[in-house]
Amino acid sequence: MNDKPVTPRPRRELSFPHLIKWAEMAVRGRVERALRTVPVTSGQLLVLVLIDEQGEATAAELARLMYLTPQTMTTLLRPLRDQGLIDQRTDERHRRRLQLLLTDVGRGALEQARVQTPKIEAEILADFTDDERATLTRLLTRLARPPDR
Amino acid sequence: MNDKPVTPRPRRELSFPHLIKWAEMAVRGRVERALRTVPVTSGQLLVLVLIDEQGEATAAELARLMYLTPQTMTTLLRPLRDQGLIDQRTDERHRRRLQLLLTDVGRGALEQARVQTPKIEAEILADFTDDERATLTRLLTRLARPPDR
DNA sequence: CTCATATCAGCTTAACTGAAATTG
DNA sequence: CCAATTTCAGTTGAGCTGATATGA
Repeated sequence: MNDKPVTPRPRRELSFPHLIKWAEMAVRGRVERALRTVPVTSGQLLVLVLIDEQGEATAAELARLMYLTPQTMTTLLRPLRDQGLIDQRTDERHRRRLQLLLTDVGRGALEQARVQTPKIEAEILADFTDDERATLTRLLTRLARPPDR
Repeated sequence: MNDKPVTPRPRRELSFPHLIKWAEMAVRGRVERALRTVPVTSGQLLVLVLIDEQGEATAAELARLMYLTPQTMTTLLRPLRDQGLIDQRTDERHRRRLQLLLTDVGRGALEQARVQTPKIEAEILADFTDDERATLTRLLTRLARPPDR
């Protein structure tokens, strides 16, 4: 009897690239919904965060940081410029370079996003202890940040 | 003296959603380059992996698993069907449902991708100990997989 | 009637390659 | 001449909303 068990699939462990992509997708939806009031997408927001962290940065530097081609960075930056969230000034020692920096409006948008972050994180990480959160943060940071040039 | 220090930016810790997105971007580029011989994108590959894991699944189930709308799932599935990587049969107990399953070609593509995975993982995780890899895998799995319905 | 499923149509954003202009 | 930076043009894929049809 019970010839047809519940097909106990071995559930082989997912590879690393798939796991990261999947986790990112799990987070992405919630974030975009929560940040609908902020006029930027999650990719654009990461650009703002990185400019803020660096103080100022060229498009080429940002592209390297985010593992994108410079052309893709141009398309990410355009709406940020159009909305006045970032500004630029030519680097006088290397006049081809455009140093990008946040405007007051840009800093405002970033702050507006940061206000919402704790609530989102709490939702996502509800099942994780403080220790686990710290560990995950540390490991992901090492994964994300390119080795110092 | 030294009125203008090197602006020692506090480098405030990145929020969780940003960290995950960033880590995913760090991995994505390498993976897509390594898998250029496999005729699917990383998103489509995740669909194949999940169908394989489940044995068979409907588009609606997959959409829930991946936190996407059913419409988006349709667009992900179309190229997989067009290339004969997946097949479908109507569920007789619920004739609106289409059970999706891998074809031999689909299993082949998956295997072809899996052959390359260890090399990619080794690159990405070069700086991580076995312990750290296990921890990261465990934590990401909990983050990605939706709670059982 | 309602709910779930599947899919079509149309739109936007984010990624790519290729090509061109500018600066050092 | 060459390398790095920026940007334009064109293409594709991946996400969304809205609408429609069908089956339980």
